[in-house]
Amino acid sequence: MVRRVGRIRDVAKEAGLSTATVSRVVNGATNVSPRTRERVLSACRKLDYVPNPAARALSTSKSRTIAAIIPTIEHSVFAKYMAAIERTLDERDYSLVMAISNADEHEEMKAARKLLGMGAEAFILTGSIHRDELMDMFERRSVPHVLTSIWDPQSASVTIGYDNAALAAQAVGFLASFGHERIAVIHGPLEESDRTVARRDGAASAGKGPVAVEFFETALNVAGGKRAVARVLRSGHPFTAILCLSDVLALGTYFALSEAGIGIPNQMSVMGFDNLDWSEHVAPALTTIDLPAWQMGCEVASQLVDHLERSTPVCPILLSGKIIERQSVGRIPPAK
Amino acid sequence: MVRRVGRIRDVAKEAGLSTATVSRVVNGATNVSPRTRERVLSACRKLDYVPNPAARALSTSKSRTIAAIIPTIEHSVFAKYMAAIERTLDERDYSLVMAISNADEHEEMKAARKLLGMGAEAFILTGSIHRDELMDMFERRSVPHVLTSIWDPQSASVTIGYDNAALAAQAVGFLASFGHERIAVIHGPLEESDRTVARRDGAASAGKGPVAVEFFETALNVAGGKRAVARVLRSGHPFTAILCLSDVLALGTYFALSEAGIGIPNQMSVMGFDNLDWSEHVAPALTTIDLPAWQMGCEVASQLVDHLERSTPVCPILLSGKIIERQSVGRIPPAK
DNA sequence: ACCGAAAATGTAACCGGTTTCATTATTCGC
DNA sequence: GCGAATAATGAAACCGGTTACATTTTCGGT
Repeated sequence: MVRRVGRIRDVAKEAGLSTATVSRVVNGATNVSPRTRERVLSACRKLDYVPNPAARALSTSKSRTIAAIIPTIEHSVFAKYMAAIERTLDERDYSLVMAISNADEHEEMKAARKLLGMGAEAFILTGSIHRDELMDMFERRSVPHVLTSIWDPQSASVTIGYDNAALAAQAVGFLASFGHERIAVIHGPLEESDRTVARRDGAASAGKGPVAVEFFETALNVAGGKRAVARVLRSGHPFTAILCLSDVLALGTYFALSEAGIGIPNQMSVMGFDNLDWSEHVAPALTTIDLPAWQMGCEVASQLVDHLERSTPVCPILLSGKIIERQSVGRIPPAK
Repeated sequence: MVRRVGRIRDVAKEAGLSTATVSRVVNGATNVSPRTRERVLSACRKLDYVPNPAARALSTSKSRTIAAIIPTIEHSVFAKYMAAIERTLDERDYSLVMAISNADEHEEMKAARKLLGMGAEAFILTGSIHRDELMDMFERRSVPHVLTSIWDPQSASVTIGYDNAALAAQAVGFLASFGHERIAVIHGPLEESDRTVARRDGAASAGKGPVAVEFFETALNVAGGKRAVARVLRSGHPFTAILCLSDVLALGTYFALSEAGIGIPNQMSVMGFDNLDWSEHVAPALTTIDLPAWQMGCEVASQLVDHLERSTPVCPILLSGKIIERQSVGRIPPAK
């Protein structure tokens, strides 16, 4: 005697109308007389009617669901970004299904297959590196998709994000403008992330002429940052600044320098990348680069919804990050 | 000339079989001859067939989707917890739809309505405080749901989580065992979180006899922690330890104490709660409480799937957190 | 070689909406 | 007050799967 959930038929019977009319009212069609509308609505209320989403999706071939696949959620830039996507989709009455790829192309492929098989109408991916198979699948089934957290006008797919290479180059330029000419750059595994590669390349391209940069790869967490600093110090090179291509590494750098008794910014300047929420509260406050994670989430979500609803083309967008100047970078007097 | 996506009919025609047989193969029924199975599979491959999820959901009345509503994603405990849920559901071939409530009951209600209307079969909520309306809705439609991050055997709903009050009491007990008798407890807004309230109450109940605790409420972020420490110091009371009911606040505490020139643990002991990933890398390493976030996500997800698939009852589980003893808590010599 | 049971396959009725098209009710001009 | 135009409503065909049941095929035993 499970009370079955109310169906449109039940509502129609209750209101003494046809299912067609109920459907019209529920979907806000205009050609329904006010009296009828009221009858339907009251029947809906009485039966606590909620349309069956599967039936609706089946007949309209629209699931109002968008999928996002991210490499990890345990990084506050992604978390903020996901929150923005969720919020934006919610406002447009869409839902977000999410999968975590652990930065593995194969897992990403698997996840995409599953999400597609779940009815996702569009995909939000991270970075530029994906299985051809995945892209082919999107192509074949004409699934709208956007690559985020990167900017690549050459890409076959639309990208919405920031220019990691340019921002890293800016960071090096910023340090150079403070007189730093020997810069140690600490970054996460190149293997796992094309964004890291882009940042590295950007830093390398800016490390020319009088400015020398040297790279230290490490695990992308606080402990990795600490270990990398040990290597930086052991290297014996006279670095005056450490550029961390992620604030997480900068935090490790702070701890390592503090344990080594090296003052920031007097004896060593430190610059981050991400502007995580604690970065302005460390001592000294961390000079870093703020990424438009929230804005990126909003843009990608609203563009995809627009595209699905009104066939608007999805446009690539270059969002700008900006250097947040705080106290962790000191000025090196010109050698004269 | 959009090439329509392949339907089961097309596959059946291609293989020269009926849709029933195709359906059987696709769903792994055993009573299909190997030759037939092979024919079907090759037709599927050829047509790149993916079953329409809406149609499937409609006829089986199963969406293989579970909803999680969390207060915020920008906190690594939740992030880890969500990652565990996603991973577990993925292994069982379920999907996760997610909404963020911003710790607002009304938003939570709205989100739940949407997710239900999207076809979620079960709900994962956080904490014990929810609109009656929401619980009534779950009741009326018999929607399985679990409350997490808390432990409340009295609750009308199943809870899977840890005992915030007991853990906070343990923390106070731990500090007391090191000789601390005047403890400042810094916590986030009571308004927003019943977990915070539970922790506070737990700490209060342990703060009896020789041990005195005093509470300082602040915003749940690094800056909030810093500000709270300022108030602790201004209070003039001779605290020997600060218990932060979240590691985020402990980080703020570290910065504030460092700026004030107060050594940890010599002049002030600090204890955290959450065991965030950087907590072992700060100097001195933070003594804190490790929460079973990952395990909680796995448990709740797999129990709900079991319940949906095999009608297993969903059982309340008390998970244990544990004190991670590191270097931020010092011993106070007995007054003798 | 034949029978009956078991295995494999097919037929068709659902699932719960949406939507086209036909039908009925209403409104308007004269 | 009547006919034409327009608005409101209903009947029924879909959407693409699943599955109970009917039918056909296969196979072991004698």
